[in-house]
Amino acid sequence: TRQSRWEIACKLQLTERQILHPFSEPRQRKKRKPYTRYQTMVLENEFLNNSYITRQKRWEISCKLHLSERQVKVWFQNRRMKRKKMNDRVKMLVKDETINGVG
Amino acid sequence: AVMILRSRFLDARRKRRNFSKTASEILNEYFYSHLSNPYPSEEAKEELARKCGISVSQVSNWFGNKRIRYKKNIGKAQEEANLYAAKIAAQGAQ
DNA sequence: GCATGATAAATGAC
DNA sequence: GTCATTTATCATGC
Repeated sequence: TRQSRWEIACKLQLTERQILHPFSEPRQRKKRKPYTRYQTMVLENEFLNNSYITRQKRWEISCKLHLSERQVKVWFQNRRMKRKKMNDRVKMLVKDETINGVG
Repeated sequence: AVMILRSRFLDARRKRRNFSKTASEILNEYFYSHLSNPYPSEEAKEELARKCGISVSQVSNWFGNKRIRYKKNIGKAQEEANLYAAKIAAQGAQ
């Protein structure tokens, strides 16, 4: 359905949500809002303890940071993906250094 | 603190370089010749990455940026679209 | 001064 | 849950 969404969005100049939910209210996708340094710091700290947050911790942090539980859940999902990318990047660096003989 | 420094070190935004002219040509040719479905498969991404001398994730970044910025101003991109359409047609005629 | 590539929130497919 | 995206934002090139 991604291809059809691309074609329709281009031709009719619609948003993604308008295509997926044509009869719902025109409430748009939540605008991306960067988190504060404090929010990020607390989240990163908890990620060091456990990359998979528990429901109890999720509730505590969401209250503490004035974020929804869904936002906290998604943050951890995105953070795990980021960790994976960073690890892949390090692996590639090591590989190149081995091949090129850095030392 | 260590994590912050490490993430800064790995933040590629701080060492961003524009792609080569030929790489941009290759990516744009693919984009405008697949305008009805500009979502390259994983295999296509790997081939594009090889041709352009960049990583697969960089190809993904390029297409993500290209799609949103094309959609945002189709009129402005029309010139570029015509340019590459002619180029692709010339290749097909050979 | 914007164009461009990479990253950070947020969504949807599976 | 993962993961490819969309979108706004960031940082840089020129």
